[in-house]
Amino acid sequence: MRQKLSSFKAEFFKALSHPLRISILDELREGELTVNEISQKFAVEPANASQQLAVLRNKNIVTARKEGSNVYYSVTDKTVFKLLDVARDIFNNHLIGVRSILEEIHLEQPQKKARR
Amino acid sequence: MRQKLSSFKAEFFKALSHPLRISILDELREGELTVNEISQKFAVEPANASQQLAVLRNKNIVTARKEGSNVYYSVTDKTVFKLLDVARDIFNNHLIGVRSILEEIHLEQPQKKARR
DNA sequence: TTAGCATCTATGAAGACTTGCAGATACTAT
DNA sequence: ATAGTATCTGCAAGTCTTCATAGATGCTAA
Repeated sequence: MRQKLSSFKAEFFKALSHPLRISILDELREGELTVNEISQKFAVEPANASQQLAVLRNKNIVTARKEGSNVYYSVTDKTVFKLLDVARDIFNNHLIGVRSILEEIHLEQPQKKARR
Repeated sequence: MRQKLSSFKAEFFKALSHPLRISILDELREGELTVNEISQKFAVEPANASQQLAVLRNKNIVTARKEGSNVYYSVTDKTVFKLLDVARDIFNNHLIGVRSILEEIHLEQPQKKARR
């Protein structure tokens, strides 16, 4: 039971572990968007946008509302934004991802120093 | 730049997208723990615990403190707990993962109903 | 009905993650 | 130095994710 809860939380975070999906959620702060709008705003194929939205949909993180031939997406629970805000706070505390960020900045620099 | 931030957030969430890693973090609310304690508490191989801790370490989510032959782990920034709390809130709102949870409960039940 | 647009789903290839296990490293005690 | 314990890293097989492409579905307008 305890384990199962951890699994569900893990699955939830997994749904957030994709750059496009994060970007989409951030953009949905402003209100609902269609697949087409999302695909244009982030310069990805409509099919790709739809795929990633399906991931969020399957976890009930976003809700789809069909109107005519368009589908409008919005977040199911605005608490998700609070989650993103806390994540941002953690970044601002300069405590998370420091190593990763530095590695990214000195991108591909052939540093080969002692391992420990 | 905007994209890069999304990528880092995504990487951060990806580090949380694993049942054992979530369980470990939850347990670290109580204070620091050694690899050995963690491996016993969750009935996994020490190597496995160490591997998952390495993932959290690489994102600076946890910090290792070596004392004698033991390594004590603790969270780098307690804000992470707030993140987990918000995630719990979202679950309690019955708004996230409902479909997934139901599927899990009626596990493997050969239901084949209309898709929409 | 037909054409066109919006969206979804199926498929496959490339890459990433998980898991268990074996071996390496580090510390402690003898 | 040797043995024992704690932890870490490397590797391989199996699994999952991503991304692009192609085709399917649904709606709208003529």
